[in-house]
Amino acid sequence: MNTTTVPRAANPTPERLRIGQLARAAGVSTDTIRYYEREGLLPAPERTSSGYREYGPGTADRLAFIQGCQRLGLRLTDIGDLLAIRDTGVCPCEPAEQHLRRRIAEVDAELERLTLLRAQMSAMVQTLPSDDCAPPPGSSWCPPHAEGGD
Amino acid sequence: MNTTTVPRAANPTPERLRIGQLARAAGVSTDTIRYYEREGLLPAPERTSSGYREYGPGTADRLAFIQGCQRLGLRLTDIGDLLAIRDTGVCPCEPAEQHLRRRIAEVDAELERLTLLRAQMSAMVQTLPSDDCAPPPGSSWCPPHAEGGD
DNA sequence: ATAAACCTTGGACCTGACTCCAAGGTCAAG
DNA sequence: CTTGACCTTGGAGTCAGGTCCAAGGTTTAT
Repeated sequence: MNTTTVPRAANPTPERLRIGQLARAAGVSTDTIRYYEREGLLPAPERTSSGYREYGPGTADRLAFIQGCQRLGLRLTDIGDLLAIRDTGVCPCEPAEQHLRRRIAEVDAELERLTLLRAQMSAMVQTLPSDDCAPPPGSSWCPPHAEGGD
Repeated sequence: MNTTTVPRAANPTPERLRIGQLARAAGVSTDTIRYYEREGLLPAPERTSSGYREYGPGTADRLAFIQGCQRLGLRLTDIGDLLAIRDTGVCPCEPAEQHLRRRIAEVDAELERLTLLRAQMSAMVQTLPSDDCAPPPGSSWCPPHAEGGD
């Protein structure tokens, strides 16, 4: 049974998706897709005569790209930059590399911070369960002192 | 009415701070202090006859405690729990330890995630600056594939 | 006396990335 | 024809942790 009515054309390009199908394919919500469109991360797709969005097969790829960048910790605005570059066909390496290097530096800083934090917390959790824990009134028991510099 | 002014002379408890002084002492904004009060992290302080907030010396300590907890990555609601416990004089070690252990687990997870991420980004940034960078149309160049499981 | 600095309140606004909703239009099936 | 799934829009709400503001009252210094 060939499908009776694909609205307009038969199917020269069978992979025209509606928003819900795209959403399922990409693992995001339709709201998210419309949100990305509003934010400029997805171009406004073609519409059927009744106004439904129709996406080409490349869109799932684009969404996967967005999700990949998100996994790298990039914000949507940065991802938008990258997408714009990708769209214009300009060599994306330079800007991408800059984004990436900046982000690596951020990750390094965060790693350092968290490592220190973990050490402090470990120390705290070891000093905590003394049998008599008398909270000295008016003084902080737990938090680390920021005296030495932070 | 004693000599028309300056209540700060002849004070039994000299360390009654107004909100601005407390803010400066603690390194936060007056808005933040009022916000903490609204959120229940700081008790409503006494007021002067004209309505100004007057804080005792322990309040700076309390703010330092909050900041310490924040540095540990606790959210204000959790900090509020801890403060409530501290205020009631109940031994805070058990709940604090739970908070802390939970948070340590989170930090560990985040460390692992970031470490992996950093490796991926490093790899990416090394493969990027090939002299010919031709972005294959319709395919993602940069982001890591999520195929195998994530 | 007057200016500067401080305080009060309530409420609006900010970032980031969505999520939810209502009211209504469209489409394929039974 | 009716049901139900799907789609449209605009707008509001969410979470966290605040920040900013205006209009007005209070203190302190000169």
